[in-house]
Amino acid sequence: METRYDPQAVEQRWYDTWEERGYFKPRESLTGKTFTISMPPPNITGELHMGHAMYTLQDVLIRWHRMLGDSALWVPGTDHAAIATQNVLEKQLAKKGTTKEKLGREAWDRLVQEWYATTGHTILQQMRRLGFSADWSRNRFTMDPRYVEAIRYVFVQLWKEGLIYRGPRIVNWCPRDQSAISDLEVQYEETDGQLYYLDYPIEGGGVISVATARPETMLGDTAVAVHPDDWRYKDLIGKTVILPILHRRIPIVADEAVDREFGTGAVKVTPGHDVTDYEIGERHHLPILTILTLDGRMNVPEVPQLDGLPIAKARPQIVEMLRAENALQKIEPYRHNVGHCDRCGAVIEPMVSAQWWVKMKPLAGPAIAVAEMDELRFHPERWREPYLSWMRNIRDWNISRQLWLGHRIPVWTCANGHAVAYLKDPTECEQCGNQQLSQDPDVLDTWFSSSLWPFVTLGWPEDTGDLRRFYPTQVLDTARDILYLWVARMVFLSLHFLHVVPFSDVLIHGTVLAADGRRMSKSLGTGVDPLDVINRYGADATRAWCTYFGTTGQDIRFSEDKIKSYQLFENKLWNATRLLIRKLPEGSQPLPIDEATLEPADTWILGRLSAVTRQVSSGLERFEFGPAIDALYEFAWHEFADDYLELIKPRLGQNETALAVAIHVLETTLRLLHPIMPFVTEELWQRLPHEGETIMYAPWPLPDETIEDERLMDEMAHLLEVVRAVRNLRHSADPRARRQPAEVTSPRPLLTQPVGRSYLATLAQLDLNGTLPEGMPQSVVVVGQTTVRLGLPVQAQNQRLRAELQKKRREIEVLEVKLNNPDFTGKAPKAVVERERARLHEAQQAAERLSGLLGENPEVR
RNA sequence: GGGCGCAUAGCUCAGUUGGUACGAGCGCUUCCAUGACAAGGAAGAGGUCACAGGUUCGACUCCUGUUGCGCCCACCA
Repeated sequence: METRYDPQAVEQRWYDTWEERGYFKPRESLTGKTFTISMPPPNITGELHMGHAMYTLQDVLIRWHRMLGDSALWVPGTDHAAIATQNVLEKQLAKKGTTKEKLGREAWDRLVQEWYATTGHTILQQMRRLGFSADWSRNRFTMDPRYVEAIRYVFVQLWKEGLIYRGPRIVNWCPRDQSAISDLEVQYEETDGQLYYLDYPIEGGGVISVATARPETMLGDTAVAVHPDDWRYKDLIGKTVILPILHRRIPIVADEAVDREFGTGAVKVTPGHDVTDYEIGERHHLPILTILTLDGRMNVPEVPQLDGLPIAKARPQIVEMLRAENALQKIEPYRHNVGHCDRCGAVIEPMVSAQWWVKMKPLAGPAIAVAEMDELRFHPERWREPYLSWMRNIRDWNISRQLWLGHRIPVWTCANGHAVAYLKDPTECEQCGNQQLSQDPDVLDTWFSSSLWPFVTLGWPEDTGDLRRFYPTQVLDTARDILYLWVARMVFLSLHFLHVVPFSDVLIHGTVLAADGRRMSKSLGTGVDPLDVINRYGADATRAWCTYFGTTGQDIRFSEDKIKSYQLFENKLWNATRLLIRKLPEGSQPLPIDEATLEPADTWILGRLSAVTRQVSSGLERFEFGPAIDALYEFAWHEFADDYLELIKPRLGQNETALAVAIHVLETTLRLLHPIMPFVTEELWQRLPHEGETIMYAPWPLPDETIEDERLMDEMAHLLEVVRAVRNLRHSADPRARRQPAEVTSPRPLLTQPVGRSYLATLAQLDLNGTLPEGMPQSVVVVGQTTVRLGLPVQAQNQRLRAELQKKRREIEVLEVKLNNPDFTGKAPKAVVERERARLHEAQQAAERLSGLLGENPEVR
């Protein structure tokens, strides 16, 4: 074996073996339980980013449950991501100087199919590099024929139940994509703009001033609104205003939505292009005028010089026209929120348009109830409230998009105007038999299809074996940005169609940020490719990093140092293994441990192993992965390698017990670590004596409380503390005098028994059996009740002792004040008071011994 | 306008029910080519836990407020 572990030489080989042998498929359950996770399907818009590496958390859970003996299934797949993919493809076309319109529908569809075939594959390969143990044989795509059938089924059912309707409403319109998008897909950004104060003349004299950030929309005004209780405008309510430029007569209405404090307290009402105004318009039955085209140009034939201009060009012209009519009072700088399309960045225009909607109120009720009753839990728990409040304030869901990519809405209308949703493409109208049918041109919101993911991937609506066996799933892990967009919708659709929650625990992992704290994004150049990271540090180290930070609930700055430290950890495990296996003949069977021959150090490490086992299990159970890997790192590196292996080195040649214990502890540690770092653990496990053909199916370790001896732990801790103090002392002494005899005076058993003395000798490299020569200068160190003398001349010996004594005295003082306070002794728990008393006692003893030593050593003074 | 999160060692971050700040990684100081590992070992230095009040015998931890970052929701044009 080399002295260094090389992940690149190991990882791919093991992954291929696992996959060939079918280890990722669920096996028979040993516990009677199944454990299922539905992988959030990555968009096939390209390649994975560090956010996808966080799916490691899912693999940790899956691998852990597989070892527990559950029938564990991780269902992978990809999402066609209608709008996102369309954007990517359109950009590619633009680079070639063409557009989808020039290409035509058929060529476009071919292009889409090619894209699916190639990128889907890339993503799956990347996930393999991460070591994901998903069952690839069950891989699904949201465009699979059976998936399409399921979507149709859901649509038709909802249609039949009257939960789907079509109608004109104001929607967020993306002029670039020329499609409606949902509220959740609008990104607001603070933008510096201007606030224009316009004077609208009132019929019969006077003017009313209104403020607007979008003066061009005044052409679509159909009213002016004021607050009903606003004394300034009370007399104007019901009067008529003459709209400048067009000279249209529009009413002044009173509406509570108006904010008296803002601007002039009077607002122009443009129901066709503003959400609030649309609602005011509904309340006052105002006409809706559409003055923009779908691609964001002015649509005002009555003003020829403006008609057809893009908004940005029309605005200054309108301002000029208003100024000419003396209708422009002033312009102020104004900072406000402007909505942008999540996917393409274009400025969103509210538009009235006919769209398909799902009635949400009936669906939301059960989705609220399950969270309230804790059938649906969130980790961290604080995500429960945002989920609930979103569900409680939910609005109808716009499920139609005007895109070229996606699932077509399965509604056909006949020549007689009968619109019906069909499961299968119809040849004649269900209602009148008419054969002139045309399908609705719109496609479905991507989230409509992906919200069926956990159950459709298992075969629903067919009653499949997989569905019965693996549904509902247990855990859903995702980033917080799709909590409403996706998670919430899976919940209500599963409850509606399958009457169960799709998963019982929602794990929200942190978002990976760039090292400087900015968002990772390709356009900012802050993105990090997980494959790069894997190529440099290996998949295990990358996974360990994800695991450590993933479940803290905080966002995570990308930090290579920490990833690198896990690679060093692998190296530590590698070398510990190397040390042990060279003491063994090739192909050894696991060595039995003869309990009768255990020495204190052996019992200690076995006890610590048991405690760590418990810690790791409980961390995984509570979705607190960070503490779990931390405990393993600390234990394996420091307690096992630094302390235990060093302790037993003198015994390794002669004594089988030490070797057997060491191998057992290492092998168990590898099993505990396997869900997080699958490759290095498999590689080392295979080299150690083991039972079974893969660590993936090795049993999950259980703690053994009977071997955990608290007094022994305490003794060892003290022993190690003494050793540290001795080394410290030696460190400050003359290096040439390293090996010197020593005397230890201690009431602690491990230090007074020969066996304890030998450990100390090993660790501190001191000859404890030697006696100090008469009159030799001595160094003295006091640790609790133990005193160690070394035959080392140490400068400023008494100065050091005096400093220590000072420290002890301060401690004693603080403790005495505390213990003399009757409030403390009376009110604090007994155990706490006792502990403080013990501390005081120990400090007093140490102080006494220190002052004694100062008295007896005049020659070093 | 509401809500949430974060401010702890030079840097990046842990810290589970209030009881000596147990800290980790990187960095820093000193020593060590000793037969697992120099991608290592050993010993160290480094903290008024953002600030101000309050509750408590005791607060990094609970409450109130302040400041600075970040995020979410919302129809102030």
